[in-house]
Amino acid sequence: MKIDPNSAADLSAQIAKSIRDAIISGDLIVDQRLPSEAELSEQFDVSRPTVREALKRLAAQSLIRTQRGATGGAFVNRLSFEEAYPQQITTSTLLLSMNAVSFETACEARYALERSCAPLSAKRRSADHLATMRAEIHRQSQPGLTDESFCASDVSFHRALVDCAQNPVLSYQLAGAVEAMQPLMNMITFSARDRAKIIELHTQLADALDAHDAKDADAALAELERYTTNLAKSVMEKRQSKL
Amino acid sequence: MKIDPNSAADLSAQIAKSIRDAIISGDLIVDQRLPSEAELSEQFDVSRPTVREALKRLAAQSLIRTQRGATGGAFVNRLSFEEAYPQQITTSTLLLSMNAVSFETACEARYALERSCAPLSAKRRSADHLATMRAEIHRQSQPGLTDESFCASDVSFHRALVDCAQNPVLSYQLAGAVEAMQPLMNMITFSARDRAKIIELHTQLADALDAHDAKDADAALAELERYTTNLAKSVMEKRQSKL
DNA sequence: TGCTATTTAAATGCCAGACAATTAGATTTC
DNA sequence: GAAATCTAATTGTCTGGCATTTAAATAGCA
Repeated sequence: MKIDPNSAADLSAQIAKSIRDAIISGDLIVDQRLPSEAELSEQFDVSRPTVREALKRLAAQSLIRTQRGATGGAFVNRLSFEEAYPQQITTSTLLLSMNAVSFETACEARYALERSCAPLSAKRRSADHLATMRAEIHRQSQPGLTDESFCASDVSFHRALVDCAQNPVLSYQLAGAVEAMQPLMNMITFSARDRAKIIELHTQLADALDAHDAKDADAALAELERYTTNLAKSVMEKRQSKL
Repeated sequence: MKIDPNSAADLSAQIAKSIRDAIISGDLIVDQRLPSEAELSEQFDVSRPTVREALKRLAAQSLIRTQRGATGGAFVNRLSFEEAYPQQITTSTLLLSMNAVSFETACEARYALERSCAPLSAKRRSADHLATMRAEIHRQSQPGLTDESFCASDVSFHRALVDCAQNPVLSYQLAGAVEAMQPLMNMITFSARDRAKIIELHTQLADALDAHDAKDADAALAELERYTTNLAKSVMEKRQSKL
């Protein structure tokens, strides 16, 4: 293999790209062992530390895993949904916090996405998922719950709603949108009245899924979006007037 | 800072995590300069190559960027949507190809998500986006177009549809779902009749957005999903019978 | 003084060589 | 034949060094 020494990019970045492309194109298949670091450094005509930097880049993206020992080495990793979740959530969270995305925009995206899987969730909800949702509703109604715990439970509730659709691709894509909202939601103070209203809508939603009623589920989500957006707006206004 | 030398994880992974956490928590803010590699290796009590491996991991996630020279170093990177897109797409593509996700499941997710932004797209579509969509429709009707080019144009068309919603969070989340479908779509052969039908539905969709008609746009997408799913099913069956 | 060229220092990029730790398999021993 | 030991391969880490890049400090000059 050849690497362009005149390229602007680091050698380790070029090597990582070369291997990454081989994985994406299927030249390297899952569980296949890469050449050893020593062999790679010969093939690419670079030193071992440079090869190692490249491999660490790939490891950071969960594209490879490494094992020590006699039969060890770097292996193409089967990227699982479980592994991809946290990365997706981290990236989504940072995107929101670093780019001054308004609460409204994030909320709009989140509810648009959630409403997209509501019909599927209504059709396929299992007793298990419903139980999770009911349990979260119950937790949310506990007195003395901190705002943070309330938000965390809210996230769990909505993730259960998404998982109801029994579509791993949907669950993956939505994990970011739902979880990344949590830091934004944490900026809101929920009065007892707010909580009661939210719990009421959550109950309506769970009931709708229970009854396989997609239309009612959608209505509950729409109302939840409206309520949450207004709540955030009033909080922002109060904060403005205080300045 | 301290690193647990007895941990199962690599030192470079631990150091990367430590810095990553500092970025996520806000201890390190955008554009802030990290200590130099020499300083970091002192702080963490490891060698410079180990620090470098950690930094490369972070660079692979676009969390930092590095500059050479006198005032150079590693800086916390503002994660932009533009940077996050390709990573999201790569991950989504690999998830589909490595996990034997059925065409049906992926297609269901894709259209559920697209339909979620159809109402917003109908409301906010700009002349620019509409022009892009019309141009792609025109390209799709060119005779002699390869199946691959047809699929590529299809992806561009659908991305324009998503971008219509003018919500960067939605665009980001859906980029993965839409683009990752392309390799799966490429396995299908589109007859002239298939293409005509798809182009008809694309036109119906563009017309609906033009008229701010969310209901009609949704109908077109629903029909497109039905048609695509059936098409894939018949292709799979033919392939089965050939064996 | 003010501009230009040069030097300098700090930082990352890269390399060579070595040793430690881990692990599977081969070998030896009982 | 089973258990213990040895061996070889591989990754993990360290030391020390040189090359390259870049901005700022310095020197030279008009």
